[in-house]
Amino acid sequence: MRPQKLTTEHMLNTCALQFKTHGYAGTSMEMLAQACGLTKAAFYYHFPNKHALLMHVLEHTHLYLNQHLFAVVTTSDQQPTDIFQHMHQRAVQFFSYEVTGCLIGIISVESHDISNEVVEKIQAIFKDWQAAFAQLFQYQYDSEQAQNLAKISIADYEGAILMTRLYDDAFYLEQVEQRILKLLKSI
Amino acid sequence: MRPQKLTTEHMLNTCALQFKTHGYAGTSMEMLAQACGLTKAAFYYHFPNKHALLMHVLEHTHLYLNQHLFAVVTTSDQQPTDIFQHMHQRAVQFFSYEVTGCLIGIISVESHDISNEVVEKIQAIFKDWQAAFAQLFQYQYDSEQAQNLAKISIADYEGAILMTRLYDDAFYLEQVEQRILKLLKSI
Amino acid sequence: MRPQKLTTEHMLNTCALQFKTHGYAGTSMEMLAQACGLTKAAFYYHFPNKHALLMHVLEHTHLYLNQHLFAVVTTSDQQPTDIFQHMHQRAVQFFSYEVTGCLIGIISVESHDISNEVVEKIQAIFKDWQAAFAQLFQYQYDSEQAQNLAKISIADYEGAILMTRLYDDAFYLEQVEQRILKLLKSI
Amino acid sequence: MRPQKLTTEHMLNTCALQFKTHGYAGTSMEMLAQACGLTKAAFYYHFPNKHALLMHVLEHTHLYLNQHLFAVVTTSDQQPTDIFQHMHQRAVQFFSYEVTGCLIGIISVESHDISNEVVEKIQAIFKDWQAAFAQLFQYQYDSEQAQNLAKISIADYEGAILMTRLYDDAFYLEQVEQRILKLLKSI
DNA sequence: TATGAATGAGGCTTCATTCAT
DNA sequence: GATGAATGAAGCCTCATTCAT
Repeated sequence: MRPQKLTTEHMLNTCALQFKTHGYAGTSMEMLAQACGLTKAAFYYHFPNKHALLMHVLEHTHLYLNQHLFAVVTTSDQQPTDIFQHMHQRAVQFFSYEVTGCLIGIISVESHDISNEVVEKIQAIFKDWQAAFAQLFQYQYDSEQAQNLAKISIADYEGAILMTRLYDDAFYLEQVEQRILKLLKSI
Repeated sequence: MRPQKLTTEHMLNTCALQFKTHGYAGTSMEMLAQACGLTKAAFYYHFPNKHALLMHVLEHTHLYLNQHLFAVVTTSDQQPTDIFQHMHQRAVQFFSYEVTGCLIGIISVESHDISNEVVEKIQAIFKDWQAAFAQLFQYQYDSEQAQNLAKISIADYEGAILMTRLYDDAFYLEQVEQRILKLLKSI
Repeated sequence: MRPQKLTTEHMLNTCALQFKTHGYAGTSMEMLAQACGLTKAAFYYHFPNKHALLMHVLEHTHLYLNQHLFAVVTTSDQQPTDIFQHMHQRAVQFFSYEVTGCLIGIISVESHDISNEVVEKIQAIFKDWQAAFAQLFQYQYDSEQAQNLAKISIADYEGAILMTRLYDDAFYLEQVEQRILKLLKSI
Repeated sequence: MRPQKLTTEHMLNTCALQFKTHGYAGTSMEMLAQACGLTKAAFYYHFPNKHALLMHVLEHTHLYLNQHLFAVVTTSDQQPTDIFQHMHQRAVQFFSYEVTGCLIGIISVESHDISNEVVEKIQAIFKDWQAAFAQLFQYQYDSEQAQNLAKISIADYEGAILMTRLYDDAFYLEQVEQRILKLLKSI
């Protein structure tokens, strides 16, 4: 049923927010269940365990990012700078939803304590983000340079939201935007 | 009483490593005590509770950074670029001790869930780091610009170690070094 | 309605196997439902609760044993030894179905923790088995002796399958067969 | 400390009784803790988990049986029949402590669902019991016959206590005693 | 200083059962 | 007949903390 699909998606979004807010160890199944408006036992009807839930959340977030953030790069025929600004705006939206922070970056910090599966999923998500950026940079730079700039850009974003979360200061993400824009305009 | 001092310092270093490795929620008092070679009860003789311990660890780390990392800027009469390279090398050391990561950045992620005291301590540490950087940049930039570049630099470092922790790739920190060097050399 | 009857019988056999394999406490309604190819909720349509299900399973097994194992004694005009060997073969079949063990013996162990009703049902089944054996022994022994030998024989069987379940060694049941045969031949 | 040793032994005895009474799946950590007069958490201070506790209980019981039941065979210079009667009396004591049943036999039923470690421990205990019986039978029978009679005797005991538990009838164990005595006296 | 032992609360998970559809 | 979904209780285990010794 359609309403069911929506409900599961809603639960995954709700759980993503909890994990983004409190981290993996800091989020209890009780918190997740309550955030979804369910009892703990009802929640377990939908997800077999905390680890599997996290994997679902990451998978769901990966899909979302692929479709709404990374895909901006391919589904548009605008200028690289325009495409980027669109992407940046989407990224900021993603980072700002309810609580400031990047779910992927936050889970990455704990990933080695969770499982290799989580480490690999996080890496896969960042790789896709990197590929999107690399494509943008390839207009102006050779392939290797584009990959490197993409890696740097993602690190920059992660550093920026980490600081934004701490200081609630828009400066950091604005700077990242300016810096990347400059790279895309140069030459 | 000197060996006692050393022992407490050693304990704080050991605990810092545990927190850096597993985060605050992911580190139990049992793990901390065992890492220090103590029973839980003996451990509680030294620290009244987990929160106070974290504050001690942060205070101790703050002191260490002030003395060994940030002070490089004032206790040297070298060129800004040389000073920075010295500082960078110290930073990399700090990030690389036993496990890749920045204790301050990692705790910052959880800080809002712990206490305002922790948030403020983390902010204070970053402020001192920022001040150190600002001083470096003040050779070439006006005060506001220097502050901004300092803020950016710290965010860059945090983003870089986050990615380094995930990929174990020296590239990220090297890029941060190059970027800052470039800023210090420009004009 | 005949296929329904068959289906219920099939479910009871399936549940009997689960109980024989994992015991009462060790078998969940989920396991039982799944083994029957039903959802838990559908399963509850057929049986009101776990205890009632066990009673049905025991009743069903009782009927089966009365008809297929104990009745051998009355529906045959062969020699006692031939009758017994037939019965023994049926018993071994019963004990060997899918998993080695005697459902009655296994449930008997937990019966005091379940309910008096179960204790009594188990006793009733054993009594019928005992009666069958007693009838065999009555060819050669007086009534009291026959009852006693019957009691012993059943205990022997239970001890033998317990060991067979642990060691998967045919020796134990073979010895029980030989011992009883000897009793039936003696004089 | 000596009182500590006694306390641990007392706990193991208490837990053995719980397991003998309710089986493994049927005994909760709460029940075990309460039987020992401890809270659940305090109980976990002494044993890391339910499985390890069971292994301790089995090890402790194994030791006890080796010393108090099986050793009767070697530490005595009496007639085989006298030795056996001493052993039988000890066995009955073991089976009768507080609740009728054989811990080893009861756990054996669930052992395949617990772990291979438990299966092997149960087998090891039975093997030692078998060895003790074999030694008794070796006075009158060749080695292979002695081993076989030992295997049968143990199965007989297990069958007998299973029935005793169900009917609370001394008959079964008395019969086992008589049968083995007869074997030891024959020729 | 140190430790063995304890505790109440909470965390993850499963259970038997129910109920609306 | 069957199912998806829910629930309160319970089961296993860990946590931060305390205290007598």
